[in-house]
Amino acid sequence: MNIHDIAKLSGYSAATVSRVINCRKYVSDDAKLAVQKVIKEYDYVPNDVARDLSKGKTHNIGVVMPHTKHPYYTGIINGIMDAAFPAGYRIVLLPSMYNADIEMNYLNRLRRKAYDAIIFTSHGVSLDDLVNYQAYGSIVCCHDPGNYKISAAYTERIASYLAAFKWAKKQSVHDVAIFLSRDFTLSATSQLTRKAFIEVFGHIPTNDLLRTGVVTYEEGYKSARSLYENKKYPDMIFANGDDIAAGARQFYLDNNLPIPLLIGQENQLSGQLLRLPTIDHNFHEIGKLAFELALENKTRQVSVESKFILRDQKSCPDN
Amino acid sequence: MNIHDIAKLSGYSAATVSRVINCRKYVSDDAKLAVQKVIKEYDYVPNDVARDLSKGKTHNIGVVMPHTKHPYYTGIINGIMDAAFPAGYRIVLLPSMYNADIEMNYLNRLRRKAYDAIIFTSHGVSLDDLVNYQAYGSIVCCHDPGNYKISAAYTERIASYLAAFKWAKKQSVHDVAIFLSRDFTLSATSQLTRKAFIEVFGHIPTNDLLRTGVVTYEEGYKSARSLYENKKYPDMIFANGDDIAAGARQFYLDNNLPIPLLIGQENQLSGQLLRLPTIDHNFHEIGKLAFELALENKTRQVSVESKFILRDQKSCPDN
DNA sequence: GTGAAAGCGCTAACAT
DNA sequence: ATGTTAGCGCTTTCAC
Repeated sequence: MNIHDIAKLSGYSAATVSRVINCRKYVSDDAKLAVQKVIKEYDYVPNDVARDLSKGKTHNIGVVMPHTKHPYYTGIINGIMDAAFPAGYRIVLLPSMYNADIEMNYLNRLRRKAYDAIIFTSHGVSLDDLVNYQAYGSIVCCHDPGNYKISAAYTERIASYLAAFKWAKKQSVHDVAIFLSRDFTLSATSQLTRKAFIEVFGHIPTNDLLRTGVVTYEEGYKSARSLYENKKYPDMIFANGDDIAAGARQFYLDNNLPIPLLIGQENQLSGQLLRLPTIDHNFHEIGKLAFELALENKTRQVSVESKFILRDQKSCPDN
Repeated sequence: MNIHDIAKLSGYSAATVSRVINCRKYVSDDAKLAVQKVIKEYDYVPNDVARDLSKGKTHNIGVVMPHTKHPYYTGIINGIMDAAFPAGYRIVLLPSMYNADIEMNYLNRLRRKAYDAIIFTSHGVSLDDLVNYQAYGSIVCCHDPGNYKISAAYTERIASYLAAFKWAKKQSVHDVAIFLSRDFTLSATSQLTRKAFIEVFGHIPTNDLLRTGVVTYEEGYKSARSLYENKKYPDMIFANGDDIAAGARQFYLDNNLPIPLLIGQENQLSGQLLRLPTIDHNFHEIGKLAFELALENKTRQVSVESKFILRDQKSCPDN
């Protein structure tokens, strides 16, 4: 049952049926009624794929993310969804596991018109590739792209990193351990952490106190243990997530060791529970902005400031 | 630039080009080379929407969920994704906010061939509607559908609820507060909780100790306060999530009150941190199963047992 | 207002 | 092996 069948059955043409379906002008009441009657009678609905093909638009936005374990990604995705829904767009989840080949595959699907636009919450492919593929559709990334001509929505983190390290310094810590998702060399965010650290402490982060590839609570726990086993006793840990800081804390607790000063990130529930200092990177807002950029046809960058959050040790979590 | 252009430029027909693109048999090496040369030269890629239209298949699975705040939904979605990716299917996120009209809209999109199948992680529309719409595509729900003829992947919760309440009884608790997402009358899960409670304690749950509409940490906190303000002092709280139990706990801590025995659900990070007893409903597994059912063309139900988890108060979170 | 016809771009059955 | 042709189902221009 397609639009031509309805046309025949109603005695009008496919064009007129199309007009009725899409509530366009230039269709007589007679025609409208006749067509609607047949549509109702045969319980007809138009085919969305055919429509998309004809229009050259799918209203689908691909969202590439390496995994969903980290709140960074769920936060951004929620932000994107909250903006996409009222605009009549759908989100297609594209898991990449940091694999550049898989990401290239998604970029090619953009070329093939499977998505109107694609948002990279993070990416393994080069920015050059991303820039090149803009010829085939709107592309948005979620970090500062520097001088690359590409749309981006991201958090301006440096001020909050500086604030966090300055506060730490004021607590007179000396041996700062740093837990990261990815190495300084691989990640702009990690580089920024390093830069802020150097600016505040006047020297580069100690390699022995550095742990990378840390993403979950368990990995935080293990990283703390690894420090201990290597006879490293930091008086502070700067973690890339409250969950991770919580994991580290648990290691010290389980072994009756003094707990170093902890700073988390992402303002997660675990941080609220433990009242950890944290840095909120406003991912939800980033998601919303990323979606808006995805619909624009000019490239543009927007940023939001991260916030360093210190909590009282004794106040209520709500009013 | 479409398949016909490539056909002309290569001196072969569109059919042959199609064969080359899709690596089918019955194409000579000459033809293959010639076509590939032109494809490369003009940087041609086929259009996915046209292909989908022609094949009548999109490889897109719609996943309806009310919101993403609760780990139930993120857990299921991760499970679905983990199964969908290797199978070459994509997940389209369909937020419903428990709104039946929005859900009907998604069901209609299934009719319109926008998705090959649709998974309801939860639904506001009636099971009758869901059953009826199966005529237009594969539909899977994520709870026990009873006698309705529809595919479903869900957790068998009753045994774990009984185990939890029995354990609680052994700790000789008397006044048990229950926190739920939705009222007994609205939710099958809530009814099951009630049933298990009655079976173990021999009487219905006290209304004064019941709180519904509780979904987040903050709401757990507030619910605990509401109990206190109403001069209710339960010696145990059975919460619908570890986060929620954690929120309640925080209220008692903040006010220097004795903390009731707590049982959470979902085996969340907060529960691990606080070493709460919890019930793991295996959502990831449910997601995987739901995806598999979505691809089948017969209706079938599969279930997984929930697990009641008691933790030592002093052991390590990992080996 | 209405309809014919030309897209949108690919696939597949059938001939040769 | 290869081409022809008829779909897949909707939109839109242009002529009347």
